[in-house]
Amino acid sequence: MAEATPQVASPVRELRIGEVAKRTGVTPRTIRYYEEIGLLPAVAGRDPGSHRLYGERDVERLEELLQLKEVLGVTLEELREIATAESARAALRREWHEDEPDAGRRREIIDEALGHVASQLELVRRRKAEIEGFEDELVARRRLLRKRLREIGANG
Amino acid sequence: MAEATPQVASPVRELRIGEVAKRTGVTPRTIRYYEEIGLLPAVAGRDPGSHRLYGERDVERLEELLQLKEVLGVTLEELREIATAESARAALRREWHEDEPDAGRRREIIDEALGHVASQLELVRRRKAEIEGFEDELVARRRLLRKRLREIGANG
DNA sequence: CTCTAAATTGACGTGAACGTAAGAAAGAGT
DNA sequence: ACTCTTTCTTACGTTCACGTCAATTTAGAG
Repeated sequence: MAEATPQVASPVRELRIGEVAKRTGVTPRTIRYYEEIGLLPAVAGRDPGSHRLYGERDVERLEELLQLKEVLGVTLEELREIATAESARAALRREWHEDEPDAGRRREIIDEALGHVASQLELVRRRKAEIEGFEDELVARRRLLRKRLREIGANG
Repeated sequence: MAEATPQVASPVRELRIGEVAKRTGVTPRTIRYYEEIGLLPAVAGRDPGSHRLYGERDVERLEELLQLKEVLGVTLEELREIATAESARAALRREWHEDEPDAGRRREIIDEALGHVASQLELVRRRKAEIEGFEDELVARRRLLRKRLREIGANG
């Protein structure tokens, strides 16, 4: 029961851009570019010229985005729209639950994460359905070809 | 049993590039570009300057390629490699079956198409597996989040 | 305080996949 | 033979998603 570090929700920003880049398998340039186009939020409270500092949360978020990009094959613009939509939904729900005393602070965070996962699952499953559609087409085509082959084999 | 048009395997080339473009949902430029990079074979026996003429087979082939591109999210270079590999396999099998009398002419064609379908199915299913991997990750993550939520709900 | 590795901004470069403009030529219809 | 639409070739332009200098600055180690 010794869990009393005086951090309520400290971001623990300790990673620099090179370290984040290594962990996610991209280059620093890519991270700056993503920030530039608004896909990643600009590191808050940072004087121009000083180093960007990130936390584990930021790394996880970037990994999510990279995986969505690869799996869905979407452009960075579409990815930005997805991210924006997620934020908007999160904000709305936060407002909705505003009146709670505070007992559910962690609850809100988990709830938000659940929302992210849900919307991502929807996208992934939509993509999967598309692929399965094409797969079915191919299987049907194969069936037709095999039928023709049997017919030829019968009278040829 | 009146099936005696004097065409053994006539290509029936009758469509011009604009028509092919409309049917496949791309622009003429795209079709020429695909030919330029060797993704589509150059229309055979055509004097420079004269119009390109295509048949239904060509349209179907282009549709296949476009669908593969979209579903797999591959580059045109990779797509070209896939097409090349298919042709190579087809050529090999043709050589292998060379000694047949000729009774299996249509058989060979169907056989070749079956080969194409098989290799495409493999690619599509590989991609599907990747997506399902990510889907599983998301589902696992959701399960974990829900567990945490229940734990909080119990003592909070 | 110095040294140095890593980061910052700014700018230009790059490859993929086409778009677009221009002038000439082809080919279907009359 | 003539018109009118469509295509042809050539060539330069464009967008996306970063890569690559270059000239500073920053910030952690000694």
